[in-house]
Amino acid sequence: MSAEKQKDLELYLDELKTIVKKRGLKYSTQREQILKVLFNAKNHLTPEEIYQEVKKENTSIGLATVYRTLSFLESEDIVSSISFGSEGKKYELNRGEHHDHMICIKCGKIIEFFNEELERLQEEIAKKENFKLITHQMNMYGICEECQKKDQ
Amino acid sequence: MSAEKQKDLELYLDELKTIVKKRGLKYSTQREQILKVLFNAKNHLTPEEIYQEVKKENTSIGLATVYRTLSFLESEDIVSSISFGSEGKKYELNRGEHHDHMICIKCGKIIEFFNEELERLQEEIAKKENFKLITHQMNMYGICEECQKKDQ
DNA sequence: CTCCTTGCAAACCGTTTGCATGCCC
DNA sequence: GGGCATGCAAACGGTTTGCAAGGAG
Repeated sequence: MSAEKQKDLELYLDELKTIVKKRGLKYSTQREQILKVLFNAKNHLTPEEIYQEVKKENTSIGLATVYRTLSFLESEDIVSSISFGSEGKKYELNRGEHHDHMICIKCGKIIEFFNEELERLQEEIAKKENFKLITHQMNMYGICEECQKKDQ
Repeated sequence: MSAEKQKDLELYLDELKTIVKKRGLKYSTQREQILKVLFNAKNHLTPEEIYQEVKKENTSIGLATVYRTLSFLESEDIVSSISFGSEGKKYELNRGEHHDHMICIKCGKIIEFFNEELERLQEEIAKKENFKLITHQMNMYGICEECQKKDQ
């Protein structure tokens, strides 16, 4: 792990410590481990996947703890979730800028993207309806480049 | 019910008959009743709500039938579903143009909107990633005009 | 020492499935 | 009459909850 990445992780852990203290709650190994897993994740993870990952170094963790921690982290805006139809939710660590997702319906791959104009357009649409926009979720479903090639 | 509305419903029922025939399936009272409920709905309905509604004139319908019918109608592109976080899915009849949704997190109201530029922008974003766009779902969460007034 | 957090198991809830029966064509 | 559709109940999968035990402050 690079020194740079290490430092980022520290920042997240510090943020967690601060928030936990501010809320009069406690800093636990489990919360730290779950946050670490999310930090190291290359893609979006389901609660079950996070559970399995944490289990590698803490065999006694319970699935319920993962769910409880994810709800907490999401309410504190440390992580975000995207939900796919009935296939449940996936979580990711909030790193800076908001972004949206393209989801490949063949292989399940998730491509993240950020588009300035899209953000602006939403504000504009909301304003038209006097709707106070808080957050949004834009999911584009289709077939990714690789899967298109495979099909041919 | 106005004559005009009546005529529209007939068109939907005819469409259902045609599709059902084309697939070698059967036209049943239940399918017709579920489609009618969706046609008459003022807002998006959950499977449970549809079930309760149909039950008013057909007490023996089963929830499973509603689910099976909704899957079928959705696969045939007669209805669409939107999914909200963990709160499940809601269904609506496809009437012409595609549209997106603003969802009030206070009262649950759903405001539909269609924005030409948004559609175009998506195509553009997908093209950049060589992603073959099939469908999308854009949900904007916030507070509707009425709920904003209430809060003051 | 206190209260929050945890692990476990049971409960929950929306959705799906197997099966015998019913109904459309 | 044959095969799809239905109703019912059971199964399912993800998520939540009650509770007693454990751990942080």
